[in-house]
Amino acid sequence: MAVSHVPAVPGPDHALGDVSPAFSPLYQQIKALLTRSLSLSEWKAGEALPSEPELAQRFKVSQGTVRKALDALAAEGLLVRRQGKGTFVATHAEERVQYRFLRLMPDQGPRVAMQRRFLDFNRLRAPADIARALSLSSGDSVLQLRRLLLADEQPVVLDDIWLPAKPFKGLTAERLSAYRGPMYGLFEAEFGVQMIRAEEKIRAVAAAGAEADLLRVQPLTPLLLVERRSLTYADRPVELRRGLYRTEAHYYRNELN
Amino acid sequence: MAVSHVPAVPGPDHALGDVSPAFSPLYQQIKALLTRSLSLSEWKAGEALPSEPELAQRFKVSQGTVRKALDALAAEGLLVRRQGKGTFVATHAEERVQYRFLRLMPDQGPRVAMQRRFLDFNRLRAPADIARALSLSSGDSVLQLRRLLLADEQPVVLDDIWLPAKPFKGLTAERLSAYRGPMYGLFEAEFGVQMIRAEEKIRAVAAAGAEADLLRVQPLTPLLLVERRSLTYADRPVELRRGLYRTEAHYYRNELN
DNA sequence: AAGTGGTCTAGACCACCTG
DNA sequence: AGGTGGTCTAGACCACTTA
Repeated sequence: MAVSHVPAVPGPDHALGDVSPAFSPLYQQIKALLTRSLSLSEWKAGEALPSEPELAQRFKVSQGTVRKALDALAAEGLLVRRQGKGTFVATHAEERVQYRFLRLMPDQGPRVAMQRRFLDFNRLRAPADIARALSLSSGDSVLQLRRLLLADEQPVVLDDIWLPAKPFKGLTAERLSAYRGPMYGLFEAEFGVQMIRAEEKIRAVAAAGAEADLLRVQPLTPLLLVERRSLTYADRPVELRRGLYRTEAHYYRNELN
Repeated sequence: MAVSHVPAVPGPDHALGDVSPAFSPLYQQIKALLTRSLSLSEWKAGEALPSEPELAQRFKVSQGTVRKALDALAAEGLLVRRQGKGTFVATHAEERVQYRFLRLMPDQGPRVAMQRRFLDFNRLRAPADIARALSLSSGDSVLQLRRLLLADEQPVVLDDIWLPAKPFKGLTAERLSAYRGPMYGLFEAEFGVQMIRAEEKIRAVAAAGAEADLLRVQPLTPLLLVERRSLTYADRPVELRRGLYRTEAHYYRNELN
């Protein structure tokens, strides 16, 4: 499992309109190999990786080069480093990263875990737009679920969630309801599916129909519409989410850097 | 201007419920010194810093330690590193970072610069909530301006902006209108005020009154309300912005990591 | 050719955690 | 005491830019 010291993507001898990277540093190659091992679940969520000296030996590079690759993966949130203990695969089950993907904050008071209520669970053929967003073939099966999040008995979020059926084979409404902790914790623990990052598109829409009823708001009440596409390793989409947020007592927080 | 090798914040000998960091690595001290120089405009936006060997000599540390400090500042977006050329102070005037703080994307077609139209410009005593958000004393002067952003002649964003009067002394409606390029580019070039990062709170609200008219929407049309607080060095707040966004043909994009 | 940042190495030492 | 990650150093070499 050694790594070549020469460019991984050597530049061609010709130069006819070529704009290839033509150079890949060692630590990037190590990073790619580590990412591959992570995606193959060589180490599972929450588990420790081998120590830096061990990895250096495995890849036949210096410890400093391994370190640079590990630091990069930690910066992307795939790994967590703990001085004196080791390097661990990041997990959604932890307190520390509990709220990584939850941007909704109460106007007053501390952030409190909201109650969940599952309303619906179906298996169906993916509609064209869902299939496209999840990179599925038209006709592939998807799981579709609807849930409500409540703060103080008041509904705040109504989520419609689509999952590709194949990686989540065996998921049932019962297992969802029974699981304690964040849903992404269930996904990684039971199905080996790690949510790495997500893209969201946010709009303002007017409440209407059954959704207004479920959120207990008048029709025409302004709501946030949050469309989330969650990705796992290699940017493979594995979840689509369409959430309606009430923002009378909560807001969506964001940081620009 | 040398830097101590011993902890900058040495832990106390006693241990009575003490939880202080008790240790500050050298590169963090260098980073703090560089940040200080940046905030004092020792190097202005777009200018080059001294080279790594020069900085290493100035601070009496190795080049590797300087490098680690510079890399950290680059990761935070304060500096831009360019191989073969040097390390530069990040600037909002550049193409590359033009859209760093602009999250509104058109549903279709490429991102195009929107037209600006300034509607209002006032100097007034800061209301209590504005003063608090900008860390001003009640009664301090603020500049307040209102502007419209249009895409294809259609209004899309209505911004109300509050600035503390002191750092922006001499800002007029004319200079604002005359300036080509992003507003934050004007702030850094003319007033030495660098916007480093910002916090946003997003809600859905119903259009009403003069604001509905200016955006040319019916009352009750759902709009995004985006409250932005922009910060400069040392997290000093220097701008407050309250924007209303039409989201029929645009969306607010976000990335979760 | 000379200067810049970028990579890689080897070694020393430090801080933190666990037995 | 021994293992883990974190810091710091010094030196070699590489890639990119400019003159």
